[in-house]
Amino acid sequence: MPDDGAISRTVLADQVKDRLLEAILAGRYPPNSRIVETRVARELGTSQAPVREALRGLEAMGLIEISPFRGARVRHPSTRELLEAYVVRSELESLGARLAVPQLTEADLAELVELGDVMQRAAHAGDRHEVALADANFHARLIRAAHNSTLERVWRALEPFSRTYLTLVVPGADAQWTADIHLPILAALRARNTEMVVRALQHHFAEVSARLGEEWSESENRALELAEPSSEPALRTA
Amino acid sequence: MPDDGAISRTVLADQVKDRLLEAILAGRYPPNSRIVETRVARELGTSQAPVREALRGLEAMGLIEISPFRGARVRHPSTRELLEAYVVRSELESLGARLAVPQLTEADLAELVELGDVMQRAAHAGDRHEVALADANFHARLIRAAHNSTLERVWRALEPFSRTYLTLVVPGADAQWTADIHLPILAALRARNTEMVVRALQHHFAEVSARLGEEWSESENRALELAEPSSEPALRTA
DNA sequence: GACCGACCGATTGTCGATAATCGATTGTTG
DNA sequence: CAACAATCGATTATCGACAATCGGTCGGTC
Repeated sequence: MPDDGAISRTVLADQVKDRLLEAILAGRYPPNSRIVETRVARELGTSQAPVREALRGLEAMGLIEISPFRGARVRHPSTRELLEAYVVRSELESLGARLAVPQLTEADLAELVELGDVMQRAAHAGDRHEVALADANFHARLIRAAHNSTLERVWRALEPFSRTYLTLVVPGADAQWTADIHLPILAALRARNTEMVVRALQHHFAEVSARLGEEWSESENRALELAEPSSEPALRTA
Repeated sequence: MPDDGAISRTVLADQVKDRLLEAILAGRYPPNSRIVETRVARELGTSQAPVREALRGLEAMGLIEISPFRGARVRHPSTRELLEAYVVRSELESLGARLAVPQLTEADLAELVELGDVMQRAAHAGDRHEVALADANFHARLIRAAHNSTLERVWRALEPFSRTYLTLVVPGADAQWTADIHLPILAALRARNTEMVVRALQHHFAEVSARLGEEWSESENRALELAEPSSEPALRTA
């Protein structure tokens, strides 16, 4: 399912979910801030129901936390929790690689290489957003090549969590650095050497985790005070 | 969280979810059957809204499949998909063991041993349901001992899926056999030997997968025709 | 007689309104 | 003045009604 987002986009709740996801990712809802169903509904011109449903979806991704009768808050995961998440992701993607590499088609490989190139071009252009996008697509593509729907489902539920906050917490992360740490993975993929791919992936995650660990002390201090989104709407009506 | 279900059970949607979960697990909604929101709502004397929400939760667990405007169906995972799920579970639990064993407290160990004993006693008594329950608790306890909230979240989302259909597909699985395959894991845990635990776990999952594979041909045939739940309600009103 | 398109019943998706619950504030009491 | 209880505004959870959409059926056309 290569992003079947184009077809059947008639479900309001999904659109709301995408909007909110994008808003959280863009930092319009800062960590720890509340998301009020009725307010979002007003801003988007819909009823409460789709917003509610969207929020449940975001909760399942771990992006927000919902307590009964008390509403939803954007989660502010500690660095520790992010590192924990990375351990799990690393394990899942290693498994993905072990399953995928032996049955990797030429088309799979070509797409992965292309995504690597996209990342490099975007890095040279300094487009950090594009790099992050290609990064996510690269890993998603690798997981999909494993042809294990359960793995895919679990991974999809986990990925936005780490991605979102990684870009939030490590904004200084150099685009070129991000692109470059994928080169060893690509080389191993080209060689169709399963164990080498796994090692490259684990090294990749170790690198990112290390970079994350460095920011620990600094990131724990800032970004804790901003709570309420300002009076101006965080979502545009279209 | 040893089942904090006692407190704050005032959310109707959660109660509905539990009911439906239990009903699916008990086979009252056979694989592939539809679950109609309005009908469930009538049967439970609630509105559509809580039922809707409950269904979304079940979808996240992979127990049902929801397509827009077409409603929810109980999933009928193929044996292949179950095996896929087991590969992922095996990997997650191995990771859990690697994280848990080095920091295992005496209390953790005692609880795990106790659950193993419960399983044995239930097996001797021939209480298959109790065995399945202790089985689930055992694995959950091990995962919790890893103290990785992300791992726990991901695992929780995955476990009902495999458990449910395992008991459906392999009803002939001997209770004693189920209990016994946990003994090597317990022995390794007692020895606090991480790698031994991991190997025992992987062996455990390999065993179960093998048993599952045997049933392949037979299980593919039966259990495909029953679709609609009969006219008598699958859920009681209290 | 086979294919195609317009209706139809059933069911989901969305809405607006109401009841239930929470957190904070205010007033009361010792 | 501190501790506590009643009250109030804000927000969520639930309800009942309605509109949108699906799958199938029926009739028409070639």
